[in-house]
Amino acid sequence: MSYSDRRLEVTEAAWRVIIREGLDRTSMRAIAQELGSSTGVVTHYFRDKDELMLFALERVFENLFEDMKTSATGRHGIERLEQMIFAVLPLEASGVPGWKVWVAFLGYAIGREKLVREHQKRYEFLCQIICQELADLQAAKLIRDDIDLTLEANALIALVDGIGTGVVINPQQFKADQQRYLVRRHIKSLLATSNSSISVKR
Amino acid sequence: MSYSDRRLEVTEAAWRVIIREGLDRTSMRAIAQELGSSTGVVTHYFRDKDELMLFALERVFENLFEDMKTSATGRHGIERLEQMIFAVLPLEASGVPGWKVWVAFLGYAIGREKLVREHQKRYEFLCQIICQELADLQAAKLIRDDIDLTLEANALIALVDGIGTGVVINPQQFKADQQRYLVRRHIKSLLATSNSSISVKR
DNA sequence: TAAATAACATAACAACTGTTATGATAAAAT
DNA sequence: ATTTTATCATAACAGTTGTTATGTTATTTA
Repeated sequence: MSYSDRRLEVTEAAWRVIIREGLDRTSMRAIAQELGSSTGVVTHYFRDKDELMLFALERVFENLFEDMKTSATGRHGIERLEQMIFAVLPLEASGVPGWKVWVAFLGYAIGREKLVREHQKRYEFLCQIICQELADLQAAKLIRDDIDLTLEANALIALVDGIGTGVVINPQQFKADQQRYLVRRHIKSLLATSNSSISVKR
Repeated sequence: MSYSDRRLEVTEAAWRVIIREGLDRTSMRAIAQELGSSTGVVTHYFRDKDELMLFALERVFENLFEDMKTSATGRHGIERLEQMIFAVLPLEASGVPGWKVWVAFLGYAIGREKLVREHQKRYEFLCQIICQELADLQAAKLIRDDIDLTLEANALIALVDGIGTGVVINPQQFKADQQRYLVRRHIKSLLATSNSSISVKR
């Protein structure tokens, strides 16, 4: 209860420091200062820095995943998949901080095999989620039946990842409707050929 | 000559440490040790660590860009654009190290506005290159004339970035022919309607 | 040949790092 | 009411960091 809450407060303080100072400059002392307390709090709720970092990464991912689930409920068909993807895109400025932490952790994983495996687990998990959605669409004959589900799920994730990275580096690179347009077009390229059409906005 | 060569040797040693130990653990001493010499060499060829890191990032980008230019020469039309993109993809294992350093620097930029601006410059430069290629294709009526060139260039870069990141995290995620297939399909979605396998509503 | 500079090595510097131990205080449990 | 536990503060630890100064030795240059 109160225990878990405090753990989350520490984690959120860590996020803020990561975004403001950089992941490698996010020291125990910096987190404690951001939290307005001493390092005793940090060391009390986390065995060591590794555990804190792993938990922080875990929370970022779960926040994104929760948003995906929420956007999926009650929807069906192509729109369901679309909304699930839209949920993780940095459509508004409020989505950028999460992406910043995500990109920071991706770079931080280079040279840290343990963290790479953590990322692998999460990408694999995401892939399975999208894969299942694609399989449902395939069963409903809404998308072509000759496509490689795993490949297409990974491709969709790659596009989202690229857009997220682009926005992190340059917030004005992709406007919200441009992000949606690109994802929609990508998904439409999977549609059954009879229905295949791309409406071009001008 | 010999001056510049030595600078590059230091930079390459830095790359190896970055890939093996992580960017934040790439200290002056670690680079010197990787080079088989003392820190005196490193401090002699670089004013400070910032200059070294900036130069290392610069070199990674220029290596990728050189490969792009090489793959473009002598080619024309859609194939030219395709080959330019293929050149920067991690199609073989030999392309992965460069991408690892790239991803490491992307994450390293979070919380470092100066580095973010460096990345912006490079993404903008890449965008202009692709933009020019798309404009040429448009002038030759090989792709539709109603597409937003900047958006499509950024989208192509985002896809490549996503694939590169995916391969860095999981080398088996995208096989070479899958990478090529995804890029080819993305480019085909820009083709003029008469040649396109996808019908376009206007 | 003499002087100047480039190319390194070594060492010391203060600042910062994660970790750990020790206390203090408040809440909970007995 | 007493003991235990949770919560936090403080401080010291050994190790690492970038930077800088001071050497030493080649290589150019004049």
